[in-house]
Amino acid sequence: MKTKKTTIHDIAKELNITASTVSRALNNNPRISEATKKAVLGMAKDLNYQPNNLAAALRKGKSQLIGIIVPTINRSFFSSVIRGVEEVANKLNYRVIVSQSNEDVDNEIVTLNALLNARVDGILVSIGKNMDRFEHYQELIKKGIPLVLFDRTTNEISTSQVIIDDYLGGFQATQHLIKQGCRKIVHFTNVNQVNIYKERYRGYREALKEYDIPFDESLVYKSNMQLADGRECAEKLLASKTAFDAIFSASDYAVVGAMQVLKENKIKVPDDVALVGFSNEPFTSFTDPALTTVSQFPIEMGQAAAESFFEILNSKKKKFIPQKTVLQPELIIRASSLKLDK
Amino acid sequence: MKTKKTTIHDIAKELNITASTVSRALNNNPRISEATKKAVLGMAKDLNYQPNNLAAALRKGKSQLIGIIVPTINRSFFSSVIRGVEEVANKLNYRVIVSQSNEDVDNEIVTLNALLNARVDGILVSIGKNMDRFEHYQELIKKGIPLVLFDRTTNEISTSQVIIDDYLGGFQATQHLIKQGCRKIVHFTNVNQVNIYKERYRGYREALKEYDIPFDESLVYKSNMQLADGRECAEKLLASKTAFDAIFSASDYAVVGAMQVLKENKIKVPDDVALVGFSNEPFTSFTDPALTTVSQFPIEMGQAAAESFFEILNSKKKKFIPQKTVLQPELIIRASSLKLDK
DNA sequence: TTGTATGCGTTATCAC
DNA sequence: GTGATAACGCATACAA
Repeated sequence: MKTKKTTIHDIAKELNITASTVSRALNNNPRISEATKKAVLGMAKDLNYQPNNLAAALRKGKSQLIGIIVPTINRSFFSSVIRGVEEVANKLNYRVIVSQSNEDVDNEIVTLNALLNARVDGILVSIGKNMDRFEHYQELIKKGIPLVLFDRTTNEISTSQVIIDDYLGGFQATQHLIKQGCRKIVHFTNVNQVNIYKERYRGYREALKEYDIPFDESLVYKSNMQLADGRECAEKLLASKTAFDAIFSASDYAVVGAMQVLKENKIKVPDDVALVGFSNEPFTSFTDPALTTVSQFPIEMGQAAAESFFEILNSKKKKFIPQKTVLQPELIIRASSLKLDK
Repeated sequence: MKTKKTTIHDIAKELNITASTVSRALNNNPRISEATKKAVLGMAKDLNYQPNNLAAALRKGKSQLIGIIVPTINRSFFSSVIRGVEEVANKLNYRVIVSQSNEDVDNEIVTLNALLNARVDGILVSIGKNMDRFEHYQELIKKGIPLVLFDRTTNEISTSQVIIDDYLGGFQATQHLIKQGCRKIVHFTNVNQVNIYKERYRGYREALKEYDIPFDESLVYKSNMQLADGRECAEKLLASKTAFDAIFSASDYAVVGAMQVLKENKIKVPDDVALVGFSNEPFTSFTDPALTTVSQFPIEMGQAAAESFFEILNSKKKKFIPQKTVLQPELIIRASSLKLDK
């Protein structure tokens, strides 16, 4: 049953030539005659030859494998990024190995090592929310292994990054609410101030400033930004009796939780309270009313990250200067923020 | 910069022993003394040794890599399955390579070959909706490469499968609607009758039969089951003036489309028309009203698929009899199907 | 308990 | 334009 797999030696023997010629022919080496190339390709097909990337990788010292580490694959944003990476990588005959850190540093280190053992040619990573140790990544750079950070990044590591302009996203979202006539805009942000949340927050404050609306710290709610957290924040908000006419949440999940609570309390969205989320998760178009949100172009981000990786890879000779790619976000306006009386 | 990587030979030289001893020590071979094991492990750490899985894989003829092919990674169901596979695989020191077929046979073949070139030890696959050619998979079995089908399967290939009881899911969904007092239940199904849709349809018909409700073919709508398709079907349904009091859709996406159209036409959900979807996509709990749907336990399915793979792998000696693992679905009852006047 | 020798399948270097 | 040979890093059969 388990028929031995055909190797270049089998092809060589069959054609009365040597394995090196076969190897060259298969790699389309210009010094090989068209005749033998044709013969080799034909025989390869006949014998059902399947190249052994493992052996080639060992010999060449490169595996044609890219490792990706994300907090979780089970999130539209991340799986779309992966999709983008795959598109670019597959075209260049690279495969993608995916691993999840589950927002845990130890897990991240284990997973990183596993990828290194598999001898990936480089690593793309979106670091977890609560990560505070980065030595394992600095080690990577010292070893000269291409590393690209995307979305959730840190400046503690000197390497190429791909991010969206979260500041701009935050600014546009807030500005939009202001233009809808909102003046008391609540902001939901993350307890742990990773770059992306910091920037969205900054965009929010800057927009208020630009429109001469005083910033009120009591309108800022910090949480873990899951659906349940959004519910909790909204309940606290209502209990506090603070007046507010809009919520800009740095997460789509949290804002859906808030929407539920508002509805349960017979508060009308968007007439009484306008809502804007962040990320353009697929479900945002399915809520009622549909949610206004900020698109982060995840597929494009994945493509950009992959391209960044190949740039590092191909510039291996001279010292590479880390690139920072900043994508523009887009405000997607839906019913949850459109005041009818405007 | 690019410091040569340490190998078992470096460790051996340092300790004045041979590479084979080092190899055995690292693999915890019982014939090696505790003393040398300790020395080797220590030196490995000192020299920052990173095992080269590539070389080991080449030598052993197994790569510790599992290939997964899904129609798209960007779908909660599939990314959850992958998550489940990873959980089981990582524990056994296996990594997962993910590829997408994008519902296209040619793509699927290319992707399968790429995985084979990477010398994966086995393949887990959920075949696309419109696949009609399976030779590439039959080839796999002939070669003795472990293959497990999950969710979207076919009986054309004689190998282990993991599925949920789609028939039961369809039956329960329909039965639930009947118990809510519905009598004219529309069914949305897929144009292309892959197993899973056939079974859900069969469950629907069987439930009707059991409750003596005549089956009416004009209530069955076939489409591609995306959101837009659901909208279209609902519009056709309304235009046809057919009376109906419920929709059981074999896809969550299609039923959300229908919900939108119903709302636009001031038809009340669930009072006028009750709705039930299928898959428990995350967004189903975010719609208003929240959608009743059928959970397929994707993580468990991934775990089961991985376990099936390891069973095949470990039984390599004797002829393996394909196993069929059938998971039980669960009806998740939410507001979209709960008639208040009951 | 450890060492020696060999090969996994490929590519690179040198030779002709 | 093609051949011979070695090497990538590791694991194993066989010796000792």
